[in-house]
Amino acid sequence: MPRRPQTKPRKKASQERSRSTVDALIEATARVLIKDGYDKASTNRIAAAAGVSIGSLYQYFPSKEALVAGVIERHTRELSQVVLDALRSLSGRPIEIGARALIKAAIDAHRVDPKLHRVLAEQVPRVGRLESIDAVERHSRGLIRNYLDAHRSEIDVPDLDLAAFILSTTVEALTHNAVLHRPEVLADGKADEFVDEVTRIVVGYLRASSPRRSG
Amino acid sequence: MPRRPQTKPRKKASQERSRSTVDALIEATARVLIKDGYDKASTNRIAAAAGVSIGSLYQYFPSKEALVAGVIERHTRELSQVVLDALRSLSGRPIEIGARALIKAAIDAHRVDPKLHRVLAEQVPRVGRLESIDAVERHSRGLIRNYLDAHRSEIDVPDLDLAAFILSTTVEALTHNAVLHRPEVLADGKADEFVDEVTRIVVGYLRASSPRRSG
Amino acid sequence: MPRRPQTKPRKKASQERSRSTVDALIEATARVLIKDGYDKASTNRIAAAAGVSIGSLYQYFPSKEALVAGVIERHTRELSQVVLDALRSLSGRPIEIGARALIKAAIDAHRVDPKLHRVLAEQVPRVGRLESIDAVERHSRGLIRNYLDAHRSEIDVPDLDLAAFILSTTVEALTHNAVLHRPEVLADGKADEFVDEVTRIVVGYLRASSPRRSG
Amino acid sequence: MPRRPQTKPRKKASQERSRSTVDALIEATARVLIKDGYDKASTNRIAAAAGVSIGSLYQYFPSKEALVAGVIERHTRELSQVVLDALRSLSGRPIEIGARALIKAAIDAHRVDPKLHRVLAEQVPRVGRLESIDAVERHSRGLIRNYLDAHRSEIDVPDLDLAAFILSTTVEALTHNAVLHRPEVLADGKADEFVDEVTRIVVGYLRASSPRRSG
DNA sequence: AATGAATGAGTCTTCATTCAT
DNA sequence: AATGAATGAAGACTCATTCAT
Repeated sequence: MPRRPQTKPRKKASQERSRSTVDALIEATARVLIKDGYDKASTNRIAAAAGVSIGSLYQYFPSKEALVAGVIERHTRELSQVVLDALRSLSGRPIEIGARALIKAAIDAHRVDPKLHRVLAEQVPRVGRLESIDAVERHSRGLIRNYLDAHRSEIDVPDLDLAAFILSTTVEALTHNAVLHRPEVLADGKADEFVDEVTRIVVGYLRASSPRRSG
Repeated sequence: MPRRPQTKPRKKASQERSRSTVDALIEATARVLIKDGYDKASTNRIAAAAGVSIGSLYQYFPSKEALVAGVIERHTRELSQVVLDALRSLSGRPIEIGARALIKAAIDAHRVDPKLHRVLAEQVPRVGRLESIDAVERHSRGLIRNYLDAHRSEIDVPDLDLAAFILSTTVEALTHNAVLHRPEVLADGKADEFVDEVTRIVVGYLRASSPRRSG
Repeated sequence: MPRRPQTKPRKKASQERSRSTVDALIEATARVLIKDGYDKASTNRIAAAAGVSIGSLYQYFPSKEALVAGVIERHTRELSQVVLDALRSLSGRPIEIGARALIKAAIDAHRVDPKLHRVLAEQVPRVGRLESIDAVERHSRGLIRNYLDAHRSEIDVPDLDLAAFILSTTVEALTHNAVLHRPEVLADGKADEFVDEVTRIVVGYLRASSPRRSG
Repeated sequence: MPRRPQTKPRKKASQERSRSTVDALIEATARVLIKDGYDKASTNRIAAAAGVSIGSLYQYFPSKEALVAGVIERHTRELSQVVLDALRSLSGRPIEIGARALIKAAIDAHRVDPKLHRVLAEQVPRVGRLESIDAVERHSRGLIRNYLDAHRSEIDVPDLDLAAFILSTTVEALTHNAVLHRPEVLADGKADEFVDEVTRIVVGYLRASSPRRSG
């Protein structure tokens, strides 16, 4: 099994100057990833793009992977913000409404820096689970689970955790594929239909007192 | 925009000797990918693993990408065989049965060389959509669409193409995530429950005369 | 000092089939040299261009250099033919006429396959003097010397050999540079002036009872 | 048509340390060219000869061609210095003297690092005209032309530019061939005679009110 | 004779990373 | 802290040449 490189930032950016250097480096990494792709994104190029010496780069990030991890973290944070906001603001509403809002939020989330999103999704190797991503996913599933719990009377599922997993996976995959590989279903006249359908699959699943194997 | 390397095989293996060289190279590429990961899978290493000179490697494959493309193609072919077989054998059966069989097949498909599958899914950059994969996906969706068409009376969806997209995406994502990131839901005692749930989401979606936004 | 590769053809092309294979190879080498340049002219490419297997190529030529040597030899032969013909046909005429005809012939010679000529002149390394070229040059100088000898009464030079060297070098350099680097002096309206001037420098040199250092 | 590699130096040597690295690399390239010939002069070998890592080499020169271009430039500069000095110092003198001095200077110029000169002349492919060489040649011709212009009363040529081209070509070719292929004419007792003869051909050409075709 | 698969030394080049200044 | 020159392992790839068929 391949060893995974160090991805933790090297030192706390305590001072203000450092703070902005770190930001510049993350920002530059994102730009270079988009422009040149993961493979050609060398640390030297990133340093140059950030207007920072290669030496300084290594003062803050121990490796290329750490830089990319930084970008992923930032992007994931921004992105999940969108979904979590939607999720939180809906706790009281019926699942019909909740589902629809969640789906819209998921689509919106994919519109946060979509080029970067694509590069991260398609080119960045997922060796060594990124803690930050796991954390975000866990958090999202937790919120979904709580929401489902709060609406237990409206729905019919055997296992809330499993349901949260199924829902988050389904919504994420559908919006992801739509945005990245099927942009036409999100075209101006069509987007509503797509949202309808995804809402239907979600609500259908939750509501369904549909036949079970065992019954 | 990053240029993508040539991925087409270089010359047809006309003689028998070369045929086996090509096979050995693809096989070696798969093994090396699993063992060392994508980044460390150098052409020299692959050639060595295949017991073939680096020169011969380049006689048949113009680049590392071409080798990996070969592996992907082979893997996709094997994998899709499993799903397509299931799909084809079910044309007459009710959607309940059909869905359940499709899902089981999707899970099985993920068990064809799962380590290779993981590497391909997580590490291989998806620059330049692989034709072969697109083709397989298109094919699968086509079969699903035909199945839905044949069962039109049983189901209630506004757009068969969209439904096929939604179904294939959902089933693929759920089985993929289960196998790769949630193996516990496929554990001996639990697998049935998972299949039940996925069946429910699928059937619920197709059956649902659930409320639409517009009505 | 770098060792120079074998440049002699490998075996006498005694049979007819071989003869044509050899020709095809030389011809292909010339074409590839023109099209791809010396560096990219690989033996495999040449064999392919000749419609001959790489194995057969090595049956007739021991190395890439031998092929190029073959091309040079053929080209030199064709080229010198032009000059030598002119030279021979002029033995009786006065130097004015002789010089002018020689110069015109030299220009014509540079028009035998000029693209090949340029590649040979600019890209082919002159490691290991090519015997054939030396021979041709020696031959030319010999003819010039003989011509001068026959016209001794008209001219005034201290050393016929030296004069032959000076003349052949001067005429060759002027025509070569004109054709390769100064094509405008050979344009339709200008060519005569150029020939006039070169004739003048040649005749001026031979006729000159111009002052010597020693007197 | 073959593409020509980048020959411009990669980065300005700002610090002192790098300046000497660049010099060492150029110097090493020259040495390796002489010792091993153009084809065997690999970048690795050059880096080793310079006592510099291959990485540093590529920090300053993007390719082997750039290194060789650097050598050519340096050599051309040194070499032309010799001729230009002679040329400039003679502006007032009669053509007899001027010509003789120019010729001597040309011979001297060929004695600046003659082994390097030979390699550059015989082995280095002249793909992609080197700007620096063109510039030097143009400059030389310009000086000759000016000289001729200043001495217009002494000479009889129809076109000063053409005359400058003819003179520079002739003198260069004669001295070049003498030094490289006919060293015996420059032997101790003979060199004067050679210079005499070249002077005669030059002066004969300029002075000649020799017959024209049209008159 | 001809074929063409196989060879592998050797080439150019990149890039993450270090460290003296 | 910051700089940027230097490093060198390692990678992709070419090509002249051999030799079994």
